[in-house]
Amino acid sequence: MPAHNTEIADALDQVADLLELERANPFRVRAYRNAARAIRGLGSDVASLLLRGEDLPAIRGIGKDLAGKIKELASTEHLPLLDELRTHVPPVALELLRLPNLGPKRVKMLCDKLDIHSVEQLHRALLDSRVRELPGFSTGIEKKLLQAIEERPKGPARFKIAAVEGLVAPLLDHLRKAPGVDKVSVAGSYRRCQETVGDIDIVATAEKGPPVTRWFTRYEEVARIAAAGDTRATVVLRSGLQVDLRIVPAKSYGAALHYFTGSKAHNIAIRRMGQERGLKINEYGVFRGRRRIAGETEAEIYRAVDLPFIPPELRENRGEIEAAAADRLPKLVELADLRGDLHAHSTATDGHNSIEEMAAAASAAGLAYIAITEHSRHLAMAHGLDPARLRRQAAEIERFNGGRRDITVLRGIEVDILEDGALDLPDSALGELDLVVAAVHTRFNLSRDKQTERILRAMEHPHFTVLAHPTGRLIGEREPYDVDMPRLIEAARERGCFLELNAHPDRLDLSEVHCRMAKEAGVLLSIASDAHRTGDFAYLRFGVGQARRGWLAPQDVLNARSLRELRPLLRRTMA
DNA sequence: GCCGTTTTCGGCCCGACTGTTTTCAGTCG
Repeated sequence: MPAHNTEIADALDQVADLLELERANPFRVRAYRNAARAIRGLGSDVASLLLRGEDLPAIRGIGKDLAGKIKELASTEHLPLLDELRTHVPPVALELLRLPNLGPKRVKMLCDKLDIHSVEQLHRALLDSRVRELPGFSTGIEKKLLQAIEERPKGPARFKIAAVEGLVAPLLDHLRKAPGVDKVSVAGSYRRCQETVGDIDIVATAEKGPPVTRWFTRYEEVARIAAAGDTRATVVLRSGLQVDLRIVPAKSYGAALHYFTGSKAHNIAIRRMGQERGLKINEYGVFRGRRRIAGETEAEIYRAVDLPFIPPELRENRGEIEAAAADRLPKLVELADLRGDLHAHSTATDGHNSIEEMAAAASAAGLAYIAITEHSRHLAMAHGLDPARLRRQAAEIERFNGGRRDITVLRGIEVDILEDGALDLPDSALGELDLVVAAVHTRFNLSRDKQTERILRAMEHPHFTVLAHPTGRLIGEREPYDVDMPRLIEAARERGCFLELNAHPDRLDLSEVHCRMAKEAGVLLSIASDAHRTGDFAYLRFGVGQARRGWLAPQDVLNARSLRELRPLLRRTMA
């Protein structure tokens, strides 16, 4: 069994953790972390490349040694170095590293001096006051660790972007009223439109920091103050969301926003470029010697290292800096580029609004067309349509289109892909539609090979148009089913069909890595809301955020096309 | 472990907060 990119990346990250525990050269540790991140974000599957006899692409930061280890992992799923390192510390060490205030040094101390082998043992040692006696520990750390362990199961580790929106807006309102505050902006992974965020980073400008951090820590939703200084503070809200605030003077706003937006890997690369030009870049600005030469806007920071502005969604050090230097950054898709939505439901199945209401809401959202794509009969719990009901709905849609000019409703279906790869409705019914969106809703646990074959067989169907939510994942609730996405993308390219980027904030399926993979293969993506009620068209903005992280430009998006341009694409040309 | 117009050694991004180590190590982002 070959290992795939995420497994290779996980193994490299574990090597980094274990090396850190051994106090290895920190730059060696960083090399493993960089490699893990690079492999995780790679647009092609390493194991498949090797199977085809191709070599690893040249990646900055991956030299001869790491390339060898990656290939070994890809082909054998094993790495002798990792097995060796694992014998040096108890397995719990990796778990302890994830607790706040526990870094490699303190974890090593706990394992060596107190013989800790589980989080429960650590908890007991803390309660027995055995931990505070160790060098590097104190009653303060003891208290924080106890709190971290006791609160650990509560609240999700990462928050979905839609949930965070509702928490952030009132906090920003509060901060804008702080004494002496001018600008307030959210930075961090939220600004980069990551699908989930671990915490929220906020940058504010003010001449005097202390009154602002005081104002911030007194926000009524604050459950706990983790740290509070003159220019930065960290709190945990009652919801469990951690918020970091950084206050800088106005002239440092761009530098601070850039620094706090990250990603860390992107920042390191930019600062390194600064170094090469004799500049020092920090959150206060760009400096030549002691003289500040830039810092008020982000564009100035990039200009200082001879780059155009790089959109936050691309800042992962996955090639965006090289692309910017070569003036080859994509012009990223925007919400306003979307002309329609190819996945929506109505009351005929599990939706909450009529076709008329859905169409009116879509029109109000600026769309020129939507497809009504109900579930098919196999999904009985959603009252899926059989051929007769589908035909009646098609007639209803015809009548609707006859009476409206602002929006066109396309006749579609979200047909189940059955376990053997057949579609849940007969050709005669599917052939009368404008498009066929197909999806897996059952048997998520098939083996990778079987799941892949199942979907490939469905794609061969002459009426198959779009593969909906291609991995079936529900963020934080259900893992993606095991499927060979590079093969599906290749098959979609060959067969002239499309993949969906489901914009529902619980799904965001495809991932940004697979979006980019599809783009590079020339496969168009349908950014679709999967709306079940009129308000759900607002989800499209989350899909656009994900699409931007996947480097998609308007021309890479199926529904960024006008209805006229779209129609011929929906007709499959089968050999 | 990577890298090189400073190329096979000697660097590798940079700063804030905490605790208590009154000058800095550990952790975090």
